[in-house]
Amino acid sequence: MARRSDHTREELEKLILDAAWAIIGTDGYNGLTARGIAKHIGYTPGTIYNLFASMDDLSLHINARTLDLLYDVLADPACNDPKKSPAQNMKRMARHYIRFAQEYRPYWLMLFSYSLPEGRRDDPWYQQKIDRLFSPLETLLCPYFSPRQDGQRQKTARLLWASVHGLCFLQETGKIALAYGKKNGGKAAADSMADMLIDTFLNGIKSR
Amino acid sequence: MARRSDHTREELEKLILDAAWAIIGTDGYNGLTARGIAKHIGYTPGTIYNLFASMDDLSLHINARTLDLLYDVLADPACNDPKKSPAQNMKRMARHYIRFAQEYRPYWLMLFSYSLPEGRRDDPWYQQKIDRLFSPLETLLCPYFSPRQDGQRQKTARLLWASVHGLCFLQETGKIALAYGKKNGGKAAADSMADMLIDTFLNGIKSR
DNA sequence: ACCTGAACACCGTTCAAGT
DNA sequence: ACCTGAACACCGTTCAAGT
Repeated sequence: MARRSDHTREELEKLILDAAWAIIGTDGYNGLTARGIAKHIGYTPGTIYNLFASMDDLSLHINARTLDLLYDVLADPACNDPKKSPAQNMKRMARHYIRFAQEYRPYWLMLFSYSLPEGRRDDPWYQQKIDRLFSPLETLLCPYFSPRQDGQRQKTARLLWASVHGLCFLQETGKIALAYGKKNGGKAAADSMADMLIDTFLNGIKSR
Repeated sequence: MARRSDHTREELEKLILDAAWAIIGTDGYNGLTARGIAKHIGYTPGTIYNLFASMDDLSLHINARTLDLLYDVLADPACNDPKKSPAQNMKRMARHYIRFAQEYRPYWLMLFSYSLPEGRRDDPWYQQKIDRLFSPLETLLCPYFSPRQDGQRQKTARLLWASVHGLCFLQETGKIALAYGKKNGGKAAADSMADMLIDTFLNGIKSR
Protein backbone atom coordinates (compact mmCIF):
# COMPACT_ATOMS: atom_id res chain seq x y z
CA MET A 1 0.00 0.00 0.00
CA ALA A 2 2.84 2.33 0.67
CA ARG A 3 6.22 3.40 -0.50
CA ARG A 4 8.16 5.18 2.11
CA SER A 5 11.82 5.32 1.24
CA ASP A 6 12.13 7.84 4.01
CA HIS A 7 15.36 6.13 4.89
CA THR A 8 18.14 4.33 3.09
CA ARG A 9 18.65 0.66 3.79
CA GLU A 10 21.52 1.47 6.15
CA GLU A 11 19.55 4.11 8.01
CA LEU A 12 16.65 1.75 8.43
CA GLU A 13 18.91 -1.00 9.71
CA LYS A 14 20.39 1.33 12.30
CA LEU A 15 16.93 2.59 13.18
CA ILE A 16 15.77 -0.95 13.86
CA LEU A 17 18.81 -1.91 15.91
CA ASP A 18 18.62 1.29 17.94
CA ALA A 19 14.96 0.68 18.67
CA ALA A 20 15.71 -2.91 19.63
CA TRP A 21 18.51 -1.74 21.91
CA ALA A 22 16.19 0.71 23.64
CA ILE A 23 13.46 -1.88 24.11
CA ILE A 24 15.86 -4.43 25.61
CA GLY A 25 17.14 -1.75 27.98
CA THR A 26 13.70 -1.12 29.42
CA ASP A 27 11.88 -4.44 29.00
CA GLY A 28 14.69 -6.99 28.93
CA TYR A 29 15.40 -9.24 26.01
CA ASN A 30 12.21 -11.16 26.54
CA GLY A 31 10.35 -7.95 25.85
CA LEU A 32 11.92 -7.62 22.43
CA THR A 33 9.40 -8.30 19.66
CA ALA A 34 9.29 -7.60 15.95
CA ARG A 35 5.97 -5.89 16.41
CA GLY A 36 7.33 -3.76 19.22
CA ILE A 37 10.26 -2.60 17.14
CA ALA A 38 7.98 -1.79 14.21
CA LYS A 39 5.68 0.31 16.34
CA HIS A 40 8.68 2.06 17.86
CA ILE A 41 9.99 3.22 14.48
CA GLY A 42 6.65 3.74 12.75
CA TYR A 43 6.83 0.85 10.33
CA THR A 44 4.98 -2.44 10.10
CA PRO A 45 6.46 -5.78 11.22
CA GLY A 46 7.02 -6.93 7.65
CA THR A 47 9.61 -4.23 7.09
CA ILE A 48 11.95 -5.76 9.65
CA TYR A 49 12.10 -8.94 7.61
CA ASN A 50 13.30 -6.91 4.69
CA LEU A 51 16.41 -6.02 6.66
CA PHE A 52 16.88 -9.07 8.88
CA ALA A 53 16.28 -12.71 8.09
CA SER A 54 14.64 -13.37 11.44
CA MET A 55 14.49 -12.19 15.00
CA ASP A 56 17.40 -14.52 15.75
CA ASP A 57 19.43 -12.77 13.08
CA LEU A 58 18.54 -9.42 14.58
CA SER A 59 19.52 -10.68 18.03
CA LEU A 60 22.90 -11.66 16.67
CA HIS A 61 23.50 -8.08 15.58
CA ILE A 62 22.49 -6.82 19.00
CA ASN A 63 24.92 -9.29 20.59
CA ALA A 64 27.64 -8.02 18.27
CA ARG A 65 27.14 -4.54 19.68
CA THR A 66 27.39 -5.90 23.19
CA LEU A 67 30.57 -7.81 22.39
CA ASP A 68 32.16 -4.66 20.99
CA LEU A 69 31.32 -2.74 24.15
CA LEU A 70 32.64 -5.56 26.31
CA TYR A 71 35.88 -5.73 24.37
CA ASP A 72 36.47 -2.03 24.91
CA VAL A 73 36.00 -2.52 28.64
CA LEU A 74 38.40 -5.48 28.85
CA ALA A 75 40.99 -3.87 26.59
CA ASP A 76 41.05 -0.76 28.76
CA PRO A 77 44.71 0.22 29.30
CA ALA A 78 43.90 0.61 33.00
CA CYS A 79 43.84 -3.19 33.10
CA ASN A 80 47.35 -3.36 31.71
CA ASP A 81 49.19 -0.90 33.90
CA PRO A 82 52.93 -1.66 33.82
CA LYS A 83 53.30 -0.07 37.25
CA LYS A 84 51.07 -2.74 38.75
CA SER A 85 51.50 -6.47 39.14
CA PRO A 86 49.82 -8.86 36.73
CA ALA A 87 47.63 -10.04 39.60
CA GLN A 88 46.47 -6.49 40.25
CA ASN A 89 45.77 -5.93 36.59
CA MET A 90 43.84 -9.18 36.36
CA LYS A 91 41.77 -8.32 39.40
CA ARG A 92 40.93 -5.02 37.84
CA MET A 93 39.94 -6.73 34.61
CA ALA A 94 37.70 -9.14 36.51
CA ARG A 95 36.03 -6.23 38.27
CA HIS A 96 35.53 -4.52 34.94
CA TYR A 97 33.84 -7.62 33.63
CA ILE A 98 31.57 -7.92 36.65
CA ARG A 99 30.70 -4.25 36.52
CA PHE A 100 29.93 -4.51 32.82
CA ALA A 101 27.52 -7.36 33.52
CA GLN A 102 25.71 -5.20 36.06
CA GLU A 103 25.70 -2.02 34.01
CA TYR A 104 24.62 -3.66 30.76
CA ARG A 105 22.67 -6.37 32.50
CA PRO A 106 19.90 -7.02 29.94
CA TYR A 107 22.36 -7.06 27.03
CA TRP A 108 24.81 -9.23 28.91
CA LEU A 109 22.04 -11.68 29.85
CA MET A 110 20.93 -11.78 26.24
CA LEU A 111 24.46 -12.59 25.14
CA PHE A 112 24.43 -15.75 27.20
CA SER A 113 20.81 -16.74 26.84
CA TYR A 114 20.35 -19.91 24.94
CA SER A 115 17.41 -19.32 22.71
CA LEU A 116 19.14 -19.62 19.38
CA PRO A 117 18.51 -22.81 17.42
CA GLU A 118 20.88 -25.71 17.92
CA GLY A 119 22.07 -26.23 14.40
CA ARG A 120 23.21 -22.70 13.86
CA ARG A 121 26.94 -22.18 13.68
CA ASP A 122 27.94 -18.66 14.38
CA ASP A 123 29.24 -16.65 11.49
CA PRO A 124 33.02 -16.11 11.32
CA TRP A 125 32.72 -12.37 11.89
CA TYR A 126 30.80 -13.06 15.07
CA GLN A 127 33.19 -15.76 16.25
CA GLN A 128 36.05 -13.36 15.72
CA LYS A 129 34.43 -10.81 18.02
CA ILE A 130 34.31 -13.54 20.65
CA ASP A 131 37.86 -14.77 20.22
CA ARG A 132 39.44 -11.39 20.69
CA LEU A 133 37.78 -11.07 24.10
CA PHE A 134 40.46 -13.38 25.49
CA SER A 135 43.45 -11.51 24.16
CA PRO A 136 43.80 -8.85 26.89
CA LEU A 137 43.93 -11.59 29.51
CA GLU A 138 46.34 -13.66 27.42
CA THR A 139 48.66 -10.66 27.37
CA LEU A 140 48.58 -10.31 31.13
CA LEU A 141 49.55 -13.95 31.50
CA CYS A 142 52.76 -13.59 29.48
CA PRO A 143 55.07 -13.25 32.51
CA TYR A 144 53.97 -16.68 33.71
CA PHE A 145 54.77 -18.61 30.56
CA SER A 146 57.72 -19.02 28.25
CA PRO A 147 57.19 -18.26 24.55
CA ARG A 148 57.17 -22.02 24.02
CA GLN A 149 54.07 -22.37 26.19
CA ASP A 150 51.66 -20.35 24.10
CA GLY A 151 49.11 -23.14 24.14
CA GLN A 152 49.17 -23.36 27.92
CA ARG A 153 48.89 -19.60 28.20
CA GLN A 154 45.85 -19.50 25.92
CA LYS A 155 44.26 -22.36 27.77
CA THR A 156 44.86 -20.61 31.08
CA ALA A 157 43.35 -17.38 29.80
CA ARG A 158 40.19 -19.15 28.71
CA LEU A 159 40.03 -21.06 31.96
CA LEU A 160 40.29 -17.93 34.08
CA TRP A 161 37.87 -16.07 31.86
CA ALA A 162 35.29 -18.84 32.12
CA SER A 163 35.74 -19.01 35.88
CA VAL A 164 35.16 -15.32 36.39
CA HIS A 165 32.21 -15.54 34.06
CA GLY A 166 30.81 -18.40 36.13
CA LEU A 167 31.11 -16.35 39.32
CA CYS A 168 29.51 -13.38 37.66
CA PHE A 169 26.75 -15.40 36.06
CA LEU A 170 25.69 -17.13 39.24
CA GLN A 171 25.71 -13.85 41.13
CA GLU A 172 23.75 -11.91 38.53
CA THR A 173 21.12 -14.50 37.78
CA GLY A 174 20.88 -15.44 41.42
CA LYS A 175 20.32 -19.02 40.31
CA ILE A 176 22.93 -20.24 42.73
CA ALA A 177 23.53 -17.96 45.65
CA LEU A 178 27.20 -17.23 46.11
CA ALA A 179 26.74 -15.50 49.43
CA TYR A 180 27.13 -17.88 52.32
CA GLY A 181 27.10 -15.36 55.16
CA LYS A 182 24.54 -12.66 55.80
CA LYS A 183 26.56 -9.48 55.53
CA ASN A 184 26.55 -7.47 52.29
CA GLY A 185 23.87 -9.76 50.92
CA GLY A 186 26.26 -11.16 48.36
CA LYS A 187 26.43 -7.98 46.31
CA ALA A 188 30.22 -8.05 46.21
CA ALA A 189 30.59 -11.82 46.46
CA ALA A 190 31.74 -12.22 42.88
CA ASP A 191 34.33 -9.44 43.26
CA SER A 192 35.79 -11.00 46.35
CA MET A 193 35.78 -14.50 44.91
CA ALA A 194 37.40 -13.34 41.69
CA ASP A 195 40.21 -11.82 43.77
CA MET A 196 40.63 -15.06 45.67
CA LEU A 197 40.60 -17.07 42.46
CA ILE A 198 43.25 -14.93 40.82
CA ASP A 199 45.54 -14.84 43.85
CA THR A 200 45.31 -18.54 44.55
CA PHE A 201 45.54 -19.61 40.92
CA LEU A 202 48.59 -17.45 40.16
CA ASN A 203 50.12 -18.70 43.38
CA GLY A 204 49.56 -22.23 42.14
CA ILE A 205 51.21 -21.46 38.82
CA LYS A 206 54.27 -19.92 40.44
CA SER A 207 54.89 -22.91 42.72
CA ARG A 208 54.32 -25.42 39.99
CA MET B 1 -18.71 -28.73 30.23
CA ALA B 2 -17.02 -31.64 31.77
CA ARG B 3 -16.20 -33.29 35.02
CA ARG B 4 -13.44 -35.74 34.69
CA SER B 5 -12.01 -36.57 38.08
CA ASP B 6 -10.22 -39.36 36.32
CA HIS B 7 -7.27 -38.48 38.51
CA THR B 8 -6.66 -37.13 41.97
CA ARG B 9 -5.02 -33.78 42.33
CA GLU B 10 -1.68 -35.43 43.03
CA GLU B 11 -1.95 -37.76 40.08
CA LEU B 12 -2.80 -34.90 37.79
CA GLU B 13 0.11 -32.84 39.06
CA LYS B 14 2.49 -35.70 38.37
CA LEU B 15 0.87 -36.30 34.99
CA ILE B 16 1.50 -32.68 34.04
CA LEU B 17 5.09 -32.61 35.25
CA ASP B 18 5.87 -35.91 33.53
CA ALA B 19 4.43 -34.61 30.27
CA ALA B 20 6.40 -31.39 30.63
CA TRP B 21 9.56 -33.38 31.31
CA ALA B 22 9.03 -35.45 28.18
CA ILE B 23 8.37 -32.40 26.02
CA ILE B 24 11.49 -30.61 27.24
CA GLY B 25 13.51 -33.74 26.50
CA THR B 26 12.50 -33.76 22.88
CA ASP B 27 11.84 -30.10 22.06
CA GLY B 28 13.97 -28.23 24.58
CA TYR B 29 12.59 -25.87 27.15
CA ASN B 30 11.54 -23.38 24.52
CA GLY B 31 9.23 -26.03 23.15
CA LEU B 32 7.41 -26.30 26.45
CA THR B 33 3.92 -24.80 26.26
CA ALA B 34 0.81 -25.06 28.38
CA ARG B 35 -1.16 -26.07 25.31
CA GLY B 36 1.37 -28.73 24.44
CA ILE B 37 1.20 -30.26 27.89
CA ALA B 38 -2.60 -30.21 27.82
CA LYS B 39 -2.72 -31.99 24.48
CA HIS B 40 -0.17 -34.50 25.72
CA ILE B 41 -2.30 -35.55 28.69
CA GLY B 42 -5.70 -35.15 27.08
CA TYR B 43 -6.86 -32.12 29.01
CA THR B 44 -7.40 -28.50 28.07
CA PRO B 45 -4.93 -25.70 28.89
CA GLY B 46 -7.15 -24.31 31.63
CA THR B 47 -6.66 -27.43 33.73
CA ILE B 48 -2.97 -26.73 34.13
CA TYR B 49 -3.77 -23.45 35.84
CA ASN B 50 -5.80 -25.34 38.37
CA LEU B 51 -2.63 -27.11 39.50
CA PHE B 52 0.04 -24.49 38.82
CA ALA B 53 -0.13 -20.75 39.22
CA SER B 54 1.66 -20.12 35.93
CA MET B 55 4.09 -21.64 33.51
CA ASP B 56 6.89 -20.06 35.56
CA ASP B 57 5.62 -21.91 38.61
CA LEU B 58 5.53 -25.14 36.64
CA SER B 59 9.07 -24.50 35.41
CA LEU B 60 10.20 -24.13 39.00
CA HIS B 61 8.91 -27.61 39.76
CA ILE B 62 10.73 -29.00 36.74
CA ASN B 63 13.91 -27.30 37.92
CA ALA B 64 13.42 -28.85 41.34
CA ARG B 65 13.47 -32.27 39.73
CA THR B 66 16.66 -31.42 37.90
CA LEU B 67 18.29 -30.15 41.09
CA ASP B 68 17.44 -33.40 42.86
CA LEU B 69 19.01 -35.43 40.06
CA LEU B 70 22.07 -33.21 40.06
CA TYR B 71 22.48 -33.53 43.80
CA ASP B 72 22.46 -37.31 43.54
CA VAL B 73 25.20 -37.13 40.94
CA LEU B 74 27.40 -34.79 42.99
CA ALA B 75 26.82 -36.67 46.24
CA ASP B 76 27.86 -39.96 44.62
CA PRO B 77 30.20 -41.75 47.05
CA ALA B 78 32.53 -42.36 44.09
CA CYS B 79 33.41 -38.67 44.37
CA ASN B 80 34.41 -39.10 47.99
CA ASP B 81 36.65 -42.13 47.83
CA PRO B 82 38.96 -42.19 50.89
CA LYS B 83 41.52 -44.19 48.90
CA LYS B 84 41.95 -41.27 46.52
CA SER B 85 43.32 -37.80 47.03
CA PRO B 86 40.96 -34.85 47.45
CA ALA B 87 42.20 -33.55 44.10
CA GLN B 88 41.26 -36.80 42.39
CA ASN B 89 37.85 -36.80 44.04
CA MET B 90 37.27 -33.21 43.02
CA LYS B 91 38.24 -33.92 39.45
CA ARG B 92 35.81 -36.78 39.40
CA MET B 93 33.09 -34.56 40.79
CA ALA B 94 33.79 -31.93 38.14
CA ARG B 95 33.56 -34.58 35.44
CA HIS B 96 30.29 -35.78 36.91
CA TYR B 97 28.95 -32.26 36.71
CA ILE B 98 30.06 -31.79 33.13
CA ARG B 99 28.65 -35.16 32.15
CA PHE B 100 25.36 -34.33 33.82
CA ALA B 101 25.13 -31.14 31.82
CA GLN B 102 25.59 -33.12 28.61
CA GLU B 103 23.28 -35.98 29.53
CA TYR B 104 20.47 -33.80 30.85
CA ARG B 105 21.27 -30.93 28.55
CA PRO B 106 17.79 -29.43 28.01
CA TYR B 107 16.97 -29.61 31.73
CA TRP B 108 20.35 -28.24 32.70
CA LEU B 109 19.99 -25.37 30.23
CA MET B 110 16.53 -24.64 31.59
CA LEU B 111 17.92 -24.50 35.12
CA PHE B 112 20.20 -21.63 34.16
CA SER B 113 18.02 -19.84 31.65
CA TYR B 114 16.95 -16.47 32.80
CA SER B 115 13.35 -16.15 31.79
CA LEU B 116 11.84 -15.87 35.24
CA PRO B 117 10.62 -12.43 36.28
CA GLU B 118 13.00 -10.18 38.16
CA GLY B 119 11.03 -9.58 41.30
CA ARG B 120 10.52 -13.20 42.13
CA ARG B 121 12.48 -14.48 45.08
CA ASP B 122 12.86 -18.17 45.05
CA ASP B 123 10.93 -20.09 47.65
CA PRO B 124 12.88 -21.39 50.65
CA TRP B 125 12.35 -25.02 49.68
CA TYR B 126 13.86 -24.30 46.30
CA GLN B 127 16.76 -22.32 47.73
CA GLN B 128 17.49 -25.21 50.05
CA LYS B 129 17.80 -27.58 47.11
CA ILE B 130 20.38 -25.21 45.68
CA ASP B 131 22.37 -24.73 48.86
CA ARG B 132 22.94 -28.41 49.44
CA LEU B 133 24.56 -28.74 46.02
CA PHE B 134 27.71 -27.22 47.51
CA SER B 135 28.00 -29.55 50.48
CA PRO B 136 29.76 -32.50 48.78
CA LEU B 137 32.49 -30.16 47.56
CA GLU B 138 32.71 -28.45 50.94
CA THR B 139 33.37 -31.84 52.47
CA LEU B 140 36.19 -32.58 50.05
CA LEU B 141 37.84 -29.29 50.98
CA CYS B 142 38.06 -30.14 54.69
CA PRO B 143 41.71 -31.27 54.62
CA TYR B 144 42.75 -27.83 53.37
CA PHE B 145 41.18 -25.80 56.15
CA SER B 146 41.16 -25.78 59.92
CA PRO B 147 37.79 -25.99 61.69
CA ARG B 148 38.20 -22.28 62.39
CA GLN B 149 38.15 -21.52 58.68
CA ASP B 150 34.68 -22.75 57.86
CA GLY B 151 33.82 -19.50 56.12
CA GLN B 152 36.87 -19.70 53.90
CA ARG B 153 36.10 -23.31 53.09
CA GLN B 154 32.53 -22.52 52.10
CA LYS B 155 33.66 -19.61 50.03
CA THR B 156 36.22 -21.78 48.27
CA ALA B 157 33.63 -24.46 47.54
CA ARG B 158 31.32 -21.94 45.93
CA LEU B 159 34.18 -20.39 44.02
CA LEU B 160 35.31 -23.72 42.58
CA TRP B 161 31.75 -24.75 41.85
CA ALA B 162 31.05 -21.54 39.97
CA SER B 163 34.29 -21.86 38.02
CA VAL B 164 33.55 -25.38 36.86
CA HIS B 165 30.06 -24.26 36.01
CA GLY B 166 31.49 -21.42 33.95
CA LEU B 167 33.70 -23.81 32.01
CA CYS B 168 30.81 -26.17 31.45
CA PHE B 169 28.39 -23.43 30.50
CA LEU B 170 30.63 -21.88 27.91
CA GLN B 171 31.42 -25.24 26.40
CA GLU B 172 27.82 -26.43 26.26
CA THR B 173 26.26 -23.26 24.96
CA GLY B 174 29.18 -22.67 22.62
CA LYS B 175 28.73 -18.96 23.26
CA ILE B 176 32.40 -18.57 23.96
CA ALA B 177 34.53 -21.23 22.37
CA LEU B 178 36.86 -22.80 24.88
CA ALA B 179 38.79 -24.73 22.27
CA TYR B 180 41.77 -22.78 21.05
CA GLY B 181 43.40 -25.53 19.01
CA LYS B 182 41.82 -27.63 16.34
CA LYS B 183 42.11 -31.12 17.71
CA ASN B 184 39.18 -32.77 19.52
CA GLY B 185 36.96 -29.86 18.53
CA GLY B 186 36.74 -28.71 22.13
CA LYS B 187 34.57 -31.64 23.17
CA ALA B 188 36.75 -32.38 26.20
CA ALA B 189 37.98 -28.84 26.74
CA ALA B 190 35.95 -28.33 29.89
CA ASP B 191 37.17 -31.63 31.37
CA SER B 192 40.78 -30.76 30.79
CA MET B 193 40.39 -27.21 32.03
CA ALA B 194 38.59 -28.34 35.16
CA ASP B 195 41.51 -30.66 35.91
CA MET B 196 43.94 -27.81 35.43
CA LEU B 197 41.87 -25.50 37.57
CA ILE B 198 41.65 -27.98 40.44
CA ASP B 199 45.35 -28.88 40.36
CA THR B 200 46.55 -25.32 40.15
CA PHE B 201 44.09 -23.95 42.66
CA LEU B 202 44.80 -26.61 45.28
CA ASN B 203 48.49 -26.08 44.64
CA GLY B 204 47.94 -22.39 45.34
CA ILE B 205 46.15 -23.15 48.58
CA LYS B 206 48.89 -25.47 49.81
CA SER B 207 51.67 -22.94 49.24
CA ARG B 208 49.75 -20.09 50.76
C1' DA C 1 -15.44 -28.91 42.75
C1' DC C 2 -13.47 -29.55 38.62
C1' DC C 3 -12.99 -28.97 33.84
C1' DT C 4 -14.13 -26.96 29.43
C1' DG C 5 -14.21 -23.87 25.67
C1' DA C 6 -14.04 -19.68 24.18
C1' DA C 7 -12.07 -15.35 24.51
C1' DC C 8 -8.38 -11.69 25.10
C1' DA C 9 -4.25 -9.89 24.01
C1' DC C 10 -0.43 -11.16 22.34
C1' DC C 11 3.61 -13.69 19.36
C1' DG C 12 7.06 -14.70 14.58
C1' DT C 13 6.78 -14.98 9.93
C1' DT C 14 5.01 -14.84 5.14
C1' DC C 15 3.42 -12.82 1.05
C1' DA C 16 -0.06 -11.03 -2.32
C1' DA C 17 -1.28 -6.63 -3.26
C1' DG C 18 -0.60 -1.91 -3.55
C1' DT C 19 2.28 2.46 -4.88
C1' DA D 1 11.72 -1.67 -5.17
C1' DC D 2 9.81 -1.12 -0.99
C1' DC D 3 6.28 -1.34 2.31
C1' DT D 4 1.76 -2.60 3.89
C1' DG D 5 -1.89 -5.21 5.81
C1' DA D 6 -3.85 -9.17 6.39
C1' DA D 7 -3.36 -13.80 7.24
C1' DC D 8 -1.51 -18.22 9.37
C1' DA D 9 -0.35 -20.75 13.08
C1' DC D 10 0.86 -20.17 17.23
C1' DC D 11 1.43 -18.26 22.50
C1' DG D 12 -0.04 -17.52 28.22
C1' DT D 13 -3.77 -16.68 30.87
C1' DT D 14 -8.58 -15.90 32.43
C1' DC D 15 -13.15 -17.08 33.50
C1' DA D 16 -18.21 -17.72 32.69
C1' DA D 17 -20.59 -21.63 31.89
C1' DG D 18 -21.40 -26.32 32.16
C1' DT D 19 -21.70 -31.02 34.83
